[in-house]
Amino acid sequence: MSSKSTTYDRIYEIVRQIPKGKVATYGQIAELSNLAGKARVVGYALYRVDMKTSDIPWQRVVNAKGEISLSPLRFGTDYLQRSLLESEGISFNDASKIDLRKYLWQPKL
DNA sequence: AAAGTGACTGTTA
DNA sequence: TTAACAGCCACTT
Repeated sequence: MSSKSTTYDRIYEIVRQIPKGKVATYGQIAELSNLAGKARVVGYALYRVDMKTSDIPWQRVVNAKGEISLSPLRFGTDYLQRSLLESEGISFNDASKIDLRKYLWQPKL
């Protein structure tokens, strides 16, 4: 089954590059995927990922505020994402936010 | 083919 | 400081 490289594939490639113990924002992923300003597309791409079986570290992508963003439909999985991140060494503050100054992924050029 | 949907973000008040 | 609004595009139906 041949499949062309789609926008989503490119997004997934980037997400796979996020190292353990770091997080990236949707906007950041968008930029690295040549989709600057289209963070929503990134969110949609990750929404399509099967959290149970995919090898994509989807849990390392958070919103610009350093918080976990999930659809109301996925309500409850936020706990899973947080759990996964904490097991990677990332901590949350009292407001359930991540300190991006400390954990934000800074890809090298 | 057109309209709807969506894990977002930056600006404005 | 937080809250609300509009803009952005790819994918699905």
